[in-house]
Amino acid sequence: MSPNRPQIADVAREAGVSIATVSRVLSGNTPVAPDTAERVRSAVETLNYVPHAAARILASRRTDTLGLLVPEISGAFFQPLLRGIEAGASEAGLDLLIHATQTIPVKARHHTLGEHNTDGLLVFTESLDEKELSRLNAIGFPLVLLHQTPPSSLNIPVVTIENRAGARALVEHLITRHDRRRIAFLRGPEGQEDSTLRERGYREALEAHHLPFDPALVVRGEFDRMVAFESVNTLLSTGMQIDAIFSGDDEAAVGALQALLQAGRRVPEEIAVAGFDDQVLAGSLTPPLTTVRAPTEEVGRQAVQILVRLIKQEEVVSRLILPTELVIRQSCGCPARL
Amino acid sequence: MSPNRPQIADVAREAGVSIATVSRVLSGNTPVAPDTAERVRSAVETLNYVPHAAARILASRRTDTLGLLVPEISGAFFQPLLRGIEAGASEAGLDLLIHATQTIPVKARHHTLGEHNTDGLLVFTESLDEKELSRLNAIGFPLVLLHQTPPSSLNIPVVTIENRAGARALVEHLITRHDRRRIAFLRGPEGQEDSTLRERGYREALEAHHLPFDPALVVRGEFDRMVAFESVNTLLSTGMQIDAIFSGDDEAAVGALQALLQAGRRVPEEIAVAGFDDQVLAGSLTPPLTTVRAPTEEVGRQAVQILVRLIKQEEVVSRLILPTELVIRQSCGCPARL
DNA sequence: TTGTACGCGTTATCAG
DNA sequence: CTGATAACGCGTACAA
Repeated sequence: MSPNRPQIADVAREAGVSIATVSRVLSGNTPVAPDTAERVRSAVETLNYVPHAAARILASRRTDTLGLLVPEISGAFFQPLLRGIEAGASEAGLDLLIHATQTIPVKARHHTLGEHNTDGLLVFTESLDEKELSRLNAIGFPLVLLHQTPPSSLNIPVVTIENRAGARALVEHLITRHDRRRIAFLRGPEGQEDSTLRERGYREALEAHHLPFDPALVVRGEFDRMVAFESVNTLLSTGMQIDAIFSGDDEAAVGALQALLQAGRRVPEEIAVAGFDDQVLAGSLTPPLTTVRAPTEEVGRQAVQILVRLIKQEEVVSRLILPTELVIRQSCGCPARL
Repeated sequence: MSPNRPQIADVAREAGVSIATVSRVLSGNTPVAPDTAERVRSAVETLNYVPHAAARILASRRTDTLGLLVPEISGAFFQPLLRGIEAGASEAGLDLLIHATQTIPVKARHHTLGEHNTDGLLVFTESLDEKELSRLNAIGFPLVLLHQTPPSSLNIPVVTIENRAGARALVEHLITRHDRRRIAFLRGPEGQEDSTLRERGYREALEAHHLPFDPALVVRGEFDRMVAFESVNTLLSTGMQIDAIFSGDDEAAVGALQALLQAGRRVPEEIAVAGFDDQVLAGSLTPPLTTVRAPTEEVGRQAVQILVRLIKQEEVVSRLILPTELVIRQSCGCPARL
């Protein structure tokens, strides 16, 4: 780094004390005489001394840093998640090291973040393979999973949301309030837990109202605008009869709306549309999107709290499922409120 | 951390070599006999050895990590910026430490990220005070500013966008194509450089077409939906005569659109609206938003490249201004394209 | 090509 | 309350 940064020894000399004393006033966990402390502080000030983090970590065996592994940081879904995590970490006085795994092959993700540079890790769905997960778990490294239930062999806490019930309530709304019977489902990524559970909720709703499940109505959404746009286009062009679309997430719902708009189908009169997540944009769409509110920011905040407890070796719940809530707007056919 | 993590010595013993050799095959900068290297690698594998980052940094005096200081990470504007920076860092084989400064008082931001834990820093507008900036600059620490020209006393490279010309082109479009003459401006945060330059572009456009500048037409937008919503509401309720709104950014434009919708004013017939940035949501608004495209992702990518060169002690440009581009949609009054 | 030994800048322990 | 000194885990001259 830079040539002659001041070190703790320089501060000690300047203040006329030992390095141990300097260390003490800086960390504050050991009492130091007030005037001595003041001398040290002013020496720090005049020398512009900044403790070297690596040396500190090496000696103290703590990093005071949390790690976050997410597929991407720029998606709209991740905004509130990041905000919650940021806030939680900040409140706990911890730094946050973020790694977006999307561009990196799963194999290479192993050691960018781990026991060597963080005190604990927050892992979002699909961001780490099972092998590394179990390695970290085996050495007792604090781990919290987000939106992903761990393999049954591993006892790692999860924080996620109530996907199934939320999806079911939404689809039942479409059925009972708006009398929709041919409801297409834009499913998310294959094997993704949120997606799977939302599909389950969708099927439960159908069953509960004695509607047949038609596999042809389940198409790819991938939580992605473009994919959803294409899928809905195909659906429409094949003449498939539908009167509603339940999109696995709001992002895909945007694509669905665009496809319907382009095809000249009226929403919600002809085809109702609903999403999941209640991203910021949901209320600004045309028509405003009926969806399920996922408390994503809260997920982040809670996950950090659990991770912090884990780091302190305190007891934690092994599974936290935050409630979701139906958000009625106009894309389902409900009237606008004043 | 965990009790008995394997250390380099364990690997050395397991492979029957010295720790120096292990270090060499791991870093790869010094030739090692192929079979020896293989033995080491398999020892690493069986022991699940992961080098301790702090020890490595302390010994090598490099962190291989870039730092990013931004006011917030969850705003829509920052999505492409983060993506560009992530990508750039990843390509350069560097880790990325991100700090959102918004919640932290300016005074306390000093040493969360700096010469002690990164090799260089990317600093977004208003994220660091001048004192810390000059301290870092003084010790020769690599720094790149984003969307913010450095104090003239400091020679720190900047990467930003062509705000003035972009704003001017947009406002001229409103004037010449749509014959608007009472154009309100929703300005961004006081003293923020982007905001200042966009206002300058706005005023230049007015002057160029001999339109009077009316201070009453310049109101607070703060790059924020709610603030813009309130400002436009006030503007409308005071009976101020306007036929267009140029919003300092897309975010504020959303608020403006909502206020206009609620007031029953037709966009663009009665009042045209335009924004700046071309965020992802711009095309999904009603009507689709005419705006200026800011190459935000590219800003991130370029900034990382400059920072990397700086770290390598290579020559760099001191000022990189990326071009902006008018994006015509329908909120200005232009017809939709097929 | 490989091994030895020292240094990196702190914190923690143990005397005083 | 304060000082000396041994870790902390790895990189890297230097020597072999």
